[in-house]
Amino acid sequence: MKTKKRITIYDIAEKLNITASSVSRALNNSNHVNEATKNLVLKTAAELNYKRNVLASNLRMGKTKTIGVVVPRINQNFFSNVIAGIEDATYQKGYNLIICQSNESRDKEIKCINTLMNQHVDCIVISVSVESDDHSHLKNVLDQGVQLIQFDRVADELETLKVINDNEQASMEAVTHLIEQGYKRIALLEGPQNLNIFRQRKTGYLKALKNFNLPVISELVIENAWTKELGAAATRKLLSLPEPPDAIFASTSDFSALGVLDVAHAMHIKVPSELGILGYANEPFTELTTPSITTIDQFSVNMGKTIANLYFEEMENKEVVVTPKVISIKPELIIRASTRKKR
Amino acid sequence: MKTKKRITIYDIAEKLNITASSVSRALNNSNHVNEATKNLVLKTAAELNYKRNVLASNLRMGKTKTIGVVVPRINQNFFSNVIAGIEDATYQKGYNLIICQSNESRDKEIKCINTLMNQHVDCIVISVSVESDDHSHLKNVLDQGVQLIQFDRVADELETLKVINDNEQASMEAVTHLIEQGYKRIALLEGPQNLNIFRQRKTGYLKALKNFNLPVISELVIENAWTKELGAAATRKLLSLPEPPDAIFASTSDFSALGVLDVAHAMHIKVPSELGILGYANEPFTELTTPSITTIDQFSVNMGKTIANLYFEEMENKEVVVTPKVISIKPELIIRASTRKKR
DNA sequence: TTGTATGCGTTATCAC
DNA sequence: GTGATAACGCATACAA
Repeated sequence: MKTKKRITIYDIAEKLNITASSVSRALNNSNHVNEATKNLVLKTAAELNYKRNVLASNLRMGKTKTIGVVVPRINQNFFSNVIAGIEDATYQKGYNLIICQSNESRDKEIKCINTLMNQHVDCIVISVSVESDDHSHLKNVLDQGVQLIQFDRVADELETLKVINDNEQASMEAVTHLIEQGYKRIALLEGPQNLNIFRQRKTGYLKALKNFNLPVISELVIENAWTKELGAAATRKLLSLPEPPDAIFASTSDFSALGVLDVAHAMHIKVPSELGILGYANEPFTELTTPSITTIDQFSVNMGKTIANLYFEEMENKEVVVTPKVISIKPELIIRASTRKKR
Repeated sequence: MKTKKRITIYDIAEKLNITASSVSRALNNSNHVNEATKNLVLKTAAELNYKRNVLASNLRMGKTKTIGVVVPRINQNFFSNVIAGIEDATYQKGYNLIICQSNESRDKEIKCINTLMNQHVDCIVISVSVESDDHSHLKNVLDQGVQLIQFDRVADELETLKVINDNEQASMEAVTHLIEQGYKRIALLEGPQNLNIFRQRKTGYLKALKNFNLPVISELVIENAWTKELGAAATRKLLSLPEPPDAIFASTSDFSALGVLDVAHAMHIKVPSELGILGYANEPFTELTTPSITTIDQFSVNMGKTIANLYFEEMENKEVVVTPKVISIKPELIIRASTRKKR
């Protein structure tokens, strides 16, 4: 493999009969350098096709202009959109992104964090895995002096920058919409309650019912129904009740809502007239089903950009501990056919 | 920000009254170390919670155990799946992944490559952007002695490792299926012909027609219909022909097939009886539409794993130029309702 | 088997 | 404003 020797600042120095330190100063736009020599250095650097060796620079500086991202799964629409948003914003600032997936496992999440710390990333951006109840590994990140931003699924007790959706509000609006459409027995498919997002969505559900003086019927609240299969199973159970629900809010995801729809189809139950269905996340497929599914858009790409901007505004080059701050993005209810009962 | 001083090999050396070089050797499992001292070093390293400074190591070694990935868009199902597959395999070997998106722009692609080269990645994995006709920037990668793996959309003329789908075969099977279902006037929506994948799919289409002695009708071949909107426009044009097609093969993507389906619905044309529709990529939504869409699965996650394994088998620690090699993954035709004319 | 010395390429801290 | 020198932490050629 032919590896041409790379040009270093010494090569430039030699050529100009000055020292490497002057070259370095010139390249870094230091103000203690003669304008003339600076220009000369820049010119010959360009001529020789000099590229700064970031490995050396990183070692010397202790910074890497790299941001580590940990998500449960890269190939989930929401997360890949957030990553795309982050990439877009960080790229412009010359930052790199190292991506890891935790696969919803606490062990893997810890290993990801360790890897990123070893790589001396300047900041870690994370959405925690469902298994992560104990967040000591995140606390550790802060203790080591590495910046940390949490998004979507966050550890509430950790004082960090957070970018989240206003899940409670969105959920409340969703259920309110169902009530206004005339649905009276509204079931909730809830996700693992150790995750903040699912707790908040449940709270929103409860608040909406309360606002309209509707009772909370415990048999209509189904735990842990956050996949298509679990959503389908929950629906079979719900629809076989003596008094089945007339609407199901799959607060966990559109996939779970899809499970609901499948079962409704199989049981020849009409949507939305006999059963209203509402999902979460605005997955691309929700507008393609028959009927299309009412859902909640989370502005995921935008979320990624917000995360990146937050880093640059609050953290870049800051040595101090950043004051915790929560940015809440208001999701939007997308009303489609699956809940349009009234006309 | 409290930054505890990190433990270095010197700290370990001092504690054990040996030199840093011995510590280094012990940690790197060199065979010129006394077993006893090696164990001692490992033990105290663990005690002191020593972590190798990869920045320093990277500088010294000129390698980074990092692989750079360049894709047109991170948040496209196919690509995020490939990335997930790569991550899965590389993670286990202790490698990191730096991700860039070219946004289908040649300029951005070049910048991505430069960034990755500056980061001294050990290998670049790329699927080229649609704009990239001239591949001198990739040739440059090879000239600099950096390993390169192309996948899916590849520059044929560059002699590198390549992981691709057998697009021609898949396309031929798809069209054959249409013919066997009784479709006689089969239209092709083709993508930009500078990309190998779209050329191959066209070839497959032509071969299938030839096999059955069907004529190639040029007005049924529509250039550049590779988005939902372009697919829809093409369909409107096709269906208003004096002799419209009875099937449309959207060889570019399922999105374009979706455009076809939308127009068919709008024009009250029955699918599959009056019009067969066939897509490409097995996007999740294809099984959710009404009717569900026949398409081609590319085994994208598996493709990612194949890429990673290829790197480890052929390239890791190799200083020599790797002999070019093409791994072709056979895609699978997924027959669904949109082409099931016969019963 | 171990210690000594040196370099990877930068940047920072001194002097001058 | 510029030069000399050290240091970031590790790994290796060479000597012992």
